[in-house]
Amino acid sequence: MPTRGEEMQEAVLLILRSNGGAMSAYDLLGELRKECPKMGPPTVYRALASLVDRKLVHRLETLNAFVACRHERHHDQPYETTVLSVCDDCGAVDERVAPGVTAALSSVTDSSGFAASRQVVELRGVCAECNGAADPS
Amino acid sequence: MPTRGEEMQEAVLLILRSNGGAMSAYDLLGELRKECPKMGPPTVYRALASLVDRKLVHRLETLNAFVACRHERHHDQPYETTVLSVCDDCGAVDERVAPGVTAALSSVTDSSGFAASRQVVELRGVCAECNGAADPS
DNA sequence: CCCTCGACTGTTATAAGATAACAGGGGTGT
DNA sequence: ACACCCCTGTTATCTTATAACAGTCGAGGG
Repeated sequence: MPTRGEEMQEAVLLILRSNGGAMSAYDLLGELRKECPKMGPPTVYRALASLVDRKLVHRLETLNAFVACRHERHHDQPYETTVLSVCDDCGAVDERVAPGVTAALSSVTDSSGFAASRQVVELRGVCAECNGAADPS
Repeated sequence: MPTRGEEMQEAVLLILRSNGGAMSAYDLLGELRKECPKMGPPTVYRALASLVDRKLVHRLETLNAFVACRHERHHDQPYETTVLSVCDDCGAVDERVAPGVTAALSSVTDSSGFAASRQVVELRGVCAECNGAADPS
């Protein structure tokens, strides 16, 4: 039997997926309040925390926003750094796994003795589509 | 002749340097208000924005905080990604330039056509010192 | 069977981070 | 000298996030 909290997580994930792009916690709250007007921020933040833990959602630190993960079940594989690219023009978020980055970061932490528990790699810029449209050189 | 804004930047940089670690904008504001009680947040944020532009200060996205850059004049050199490691135990911030990470990220953006204007690479975890003290295996 | 306890969820209130928008001031060009 | 514009200061407000408490429900013991 699903608990109330799990239902919340599913609802949040559904909204994020149908939206496709990045949403702030309060964007999500707005959507959820259509069904459930009294919902407060902590409910949304708790659902998001679980989803991020389960790696079904990524948090975009540079935007204070959240996006549904597109790579199913990459928690089974050996850990690979995820690179999130955010287009400042159209807002699209591209997510890709980059073994080369993982290796490069490992060599940094190995030499410094730092034990990393979390890696944040985000790029801001202009995506291929927007760049192609704006600058057809 | 230095403008008022430049003086502000110097004051902020001085505080950040003497503090050594990461400070939030409001931490800085608190310090500055000792001299200038009426100062508002925008003044601090403006100074910080300039300092970040000039690469004299790094913004820590995962902490919403700021830290003085320790690598002098690395804006002259060809661009290298800066990796910021934050110790969740003692709060120390380690900053290092990582050509390998730069290269790995380039290969990601090259293949996707993304034109990155800003790279954020942050690690959270436990630094060598804290790790050594807590886990002397 | 009913009570108690504890974990989870809901709700209110508030803290923390950031910026919009307007006001003032001082130098510059005419 | 005056008009203009840019830079700075200030107020107010907005967004993001969490602390703290209240209610609910099920498990386990008496």
